Amino acid sequence: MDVTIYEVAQRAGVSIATVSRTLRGTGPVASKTREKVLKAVEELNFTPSRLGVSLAEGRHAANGIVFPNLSGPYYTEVLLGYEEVASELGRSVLILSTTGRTRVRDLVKDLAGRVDGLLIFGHTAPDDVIAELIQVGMPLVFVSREPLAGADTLRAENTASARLLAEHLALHGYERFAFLGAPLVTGDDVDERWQGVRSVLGAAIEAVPTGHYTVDDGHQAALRLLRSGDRPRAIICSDDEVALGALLAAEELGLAVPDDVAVTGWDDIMAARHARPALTTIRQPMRELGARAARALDELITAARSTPNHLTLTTELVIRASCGHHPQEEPR
Amino acid sequence: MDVTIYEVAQRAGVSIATVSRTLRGTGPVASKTREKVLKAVEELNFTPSRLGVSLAEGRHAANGIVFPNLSGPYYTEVLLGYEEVASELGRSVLILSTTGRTRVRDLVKDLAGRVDGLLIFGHTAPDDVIAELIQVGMPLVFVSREPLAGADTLRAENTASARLLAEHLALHGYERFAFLGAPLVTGDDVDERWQGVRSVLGAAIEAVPTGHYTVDDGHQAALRLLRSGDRPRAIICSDDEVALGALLAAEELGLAVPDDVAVTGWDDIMAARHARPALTTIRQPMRELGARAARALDELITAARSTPNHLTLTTELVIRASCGHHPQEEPR
DNA sequence: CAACCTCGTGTAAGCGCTTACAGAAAAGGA
DNA sequence: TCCTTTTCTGTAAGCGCTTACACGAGGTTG
Repeated sequence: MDVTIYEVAQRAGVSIATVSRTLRGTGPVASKTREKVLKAVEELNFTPSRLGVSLAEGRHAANGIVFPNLSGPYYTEVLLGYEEVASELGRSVLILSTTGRTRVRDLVKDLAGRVDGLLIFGHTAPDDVIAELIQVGMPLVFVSREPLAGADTLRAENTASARLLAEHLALHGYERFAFLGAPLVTGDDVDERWQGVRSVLGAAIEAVPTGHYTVDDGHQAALRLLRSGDRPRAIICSDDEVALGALLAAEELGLAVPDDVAVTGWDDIMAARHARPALTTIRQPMRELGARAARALDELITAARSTPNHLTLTTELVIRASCGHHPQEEPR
Repeated sequence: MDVTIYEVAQRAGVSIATVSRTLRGTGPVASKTREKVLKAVEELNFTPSRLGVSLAEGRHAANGIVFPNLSGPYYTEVLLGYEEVASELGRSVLILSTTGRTRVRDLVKDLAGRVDGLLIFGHTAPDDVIAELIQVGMPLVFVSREPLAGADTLRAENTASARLLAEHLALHGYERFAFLGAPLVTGDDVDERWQGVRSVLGAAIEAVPTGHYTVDDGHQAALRLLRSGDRPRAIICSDDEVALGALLAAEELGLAVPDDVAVTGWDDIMAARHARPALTTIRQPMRELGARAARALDELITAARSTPNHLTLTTELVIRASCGHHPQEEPR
């Protein structure tokens, strides 16, 4: 990464413009000249400097992504879908994890200065930074967040799936419910799930907060909940990790799942399938979220589209053992 | 991201050199001048272009990382440790996932052109590309791979831990073993684990390959293995995901774990703790691997060190239920 | 008060590339 | 043969920044 276009030009006996044209295929080059150039490139093992190219082109050929953390497969899967498509489109991906970070503002702004577009999860970036980015016209796609003017938003369906889940549980005959992992931010995925289940179960469901959406916090909160005098018959959790924590708590207290208490999750992470009892949960198309985000960003960057899109992907209810046997269904 | 240093200079009534000096704190600037400059910067909302800075400085202020995929927490955790430290050191992180990719060579070379240093997992990059990178002096750190001349290598201990695990299982009184997830590449982590267990169990253990180190492939291979006439008494798996597959297979065949067949994993991923029975496994310091890699890379990039380092971190045997009750230990 | 520092600032030369523009050479047409 | 096209190639002006170097203006010092 040391040899420059000048050395190639000199060796080939041409100007740097000709070298550039040969390599990029822009403009005409006599085949004899082309050969000379390619030979010199080969001999010197020349690779154009990304920095030089980007500066001259005025674009980074890179996308950024801002997520809280990578614990659990949700962000991971979205990230992979995103990276794969970005890569196909000739862009690199720069990552930024915000959990436990101070100076998130600066980090996001720095990242924005290195890319042509940004995927941002939920509310991981400060609102004023976002406003600023929208203002300067930085292409932005948000995932897992309520629609926002001036930028694309993309999410998996929550409310209707939550209703479906709640109705399914209600048909089991359960009467008292808890929603473990109460929403922390208005308008995010968890909030929509909560709104969905509550619209079906009404006063029969109570919101129980956890500190974070993690196994440990789910575990602690579930312990408190299940020890309390009148414990719910079913616990709908904000996501699978919290649900795994609830499973642990139940086991610890000697409660049988689903016979004493039913538990459901959300996301269908790998551990959900391997937990005992296996978790009833809602699967969302994580990979596809990432892939779509990359495509949307590409449209915005290349100015193929200028008006924001807001898209919602569908989800799937995955019924396993943890919600109990459905009275109207055949056992399997 | 539109305003340049020229506009700031003009507005402040100074030269661009002074603006640069003010912002970077290099060289002396009269406090009155500084104020004028900062005021102009503020008013114009100026942020220096990364491209311009990088080109002039001759460095990217970015690190790369090459991994196969992000399924399971191993790569994920290493990645997070890496990103956190890189970020502290003022570097961004560019990612490249190789699983399922064609043109990995080109992708790696492109990535290398965008960063000051690279973390590469195992054998995810073609050998000749690696040789080339070493040759041009690109700072490189390898994780989960045998030591390589000319670059840092970093890994968690395998052989001794594998011996420990094997000895532990032998003390259970088991006599016939299988190693599920036979090594595919000489010198990688899995190979070392295999060497370790075999050095203890000798002919009593048989290597059984899986296609990939995934739950599904582990599942399929375990089904074949457990259906065969003389099935092993204990299955040592290359990693937790394969072990989860084995657990599924056993359940499917009506075999009790650990009473009919014992199973162990490696990594201690989240699902290992939540599986039933919970998996006996080996925990490795994934986060720390990433953090150390970032620091090592920093040393190499800043030329604080020039001779390669080869480091091995220690691991921990985590005994849970899936290996069976140890005859000489108290039940817990 | 002359000689010498220091401090503060500007000038200009890069860093490695792309590309508009212009000129030269080759090719075609009358 | 001379003029018009077409094809190819070079020149040079950026892209946005850093920094070595030079220079002028006050401050010190003996």
